[in-house]
Amino acid sequence: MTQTLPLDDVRTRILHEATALFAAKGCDATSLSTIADAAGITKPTLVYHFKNKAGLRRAVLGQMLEHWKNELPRLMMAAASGGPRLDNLLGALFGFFLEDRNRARLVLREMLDAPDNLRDTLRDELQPWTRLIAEAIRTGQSAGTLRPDADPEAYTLVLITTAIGILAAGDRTNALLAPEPPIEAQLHEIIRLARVGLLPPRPVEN
Amino acid sequence: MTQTLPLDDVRTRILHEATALFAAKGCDATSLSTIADAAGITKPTLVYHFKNKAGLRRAVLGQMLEHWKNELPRLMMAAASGGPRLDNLLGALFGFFLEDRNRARLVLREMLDAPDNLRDTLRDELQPWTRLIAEAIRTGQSAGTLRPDADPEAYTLVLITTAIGILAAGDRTNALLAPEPPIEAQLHEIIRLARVGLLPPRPVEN
DNA sequence: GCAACTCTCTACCAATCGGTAGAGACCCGT
DNA sequence: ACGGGTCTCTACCGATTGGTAGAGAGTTGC
Repeated sequence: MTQTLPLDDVRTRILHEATALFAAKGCDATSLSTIADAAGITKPTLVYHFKNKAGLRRAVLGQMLEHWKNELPRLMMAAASGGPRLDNLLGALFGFFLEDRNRARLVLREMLDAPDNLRDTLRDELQPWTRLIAEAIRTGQSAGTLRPDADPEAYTLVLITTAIGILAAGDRTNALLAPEPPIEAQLHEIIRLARVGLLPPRPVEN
Repeated sequence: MTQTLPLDDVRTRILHEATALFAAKGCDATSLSTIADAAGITKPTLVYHFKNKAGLRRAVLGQMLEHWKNELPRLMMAAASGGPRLDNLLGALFGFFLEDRNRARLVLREMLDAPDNLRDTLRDELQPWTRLIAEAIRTGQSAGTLRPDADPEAYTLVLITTAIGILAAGDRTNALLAPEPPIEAQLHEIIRLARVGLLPPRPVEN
């Protein structure tokens, strides 16, 4: 449906440029002709492929949604628990948004610009899988292998929000400190907080 | 300079409405006439007070900058250390952005829309004070009262970013989980992570 | 009474926006 | 060779944008 062979060249080029521009300046502040120019085509060609601006926006976001609709089931089905499972999930989260940090900025913008639409999408498409994370935490807590004072739902959500926030803006706020902590140090710190906040206090050494 | 007596009524009303609208829809997506309507005046009157859209934007952000330029020195001069000091700082951070969550959204938007301008502002106006936080952490680590595995700069920045992110969008992403964790639970979890990530593992009970 | 200043308005402007009309170019099966 | 589909273009549209011109109302100092 979304991918047929002969026309995809232009389509994906548009999608790529639109993603970058939407992330950088916002959807409302980016004109269709700017996107068309960046993709090396004209505005009517862009409209031909995506009907209108809302359609283009939907397609840009749909791209990302599609990824997680495939990735989350894969991750949650994989057999693992405790520390390794936490590492897997955080690795997938960081990996995806680190691969192209515009993705994080795009999600953040959607949180601000279209909260209702985002809420519905997240609940309908992703929640069946993300809630399994909180469920797994609760199981670990009952088994005594995870800290009992963590709030499974809040913990999960805070970590996701933090990861996206840092990857979207971590190099735009670090001028608050000196020496400026690089993104890598910030990600390392998130992982550290995630571990000490969930895993039992025993192996606290390293 | 920013406040004289007779003309402030209209000015502050404009500023108030602009803050809300910029936070909700973004600066680029908000027209001057929309703001003027909300403030009960006409567009030329708005332009008379703020010269142009960029001037209005600067004023809206300047408002917030002014607060922290006053608050941070006060907080950092106050005598406290360890847990209580951490509570003071987090309390001030949450308090300010919780009082009007549009403030958090505005800062987040500025991170995305005008990264360079934000970087310069943060470095020149706020960094002299925020770096004291990292410095205090480092002192506590040397004294053995704070966890040695925390990266002071990264820790500080991650917490600030997280707080702003959660307060800006915490009720727009929580549909990812069920039952949806309310903002309060998310803030509680941030505080918990902040404590276990910085304070020594000894009093881990509660 | 009058000039100067502050503040707000109506009326208007060029530029840009998202989107459309419609024609030409290419490729196809027949 | 030809009709139909796919794709791209030039030319254009009405609506909205940020911003200006300039006049009028109210207040102040003299």
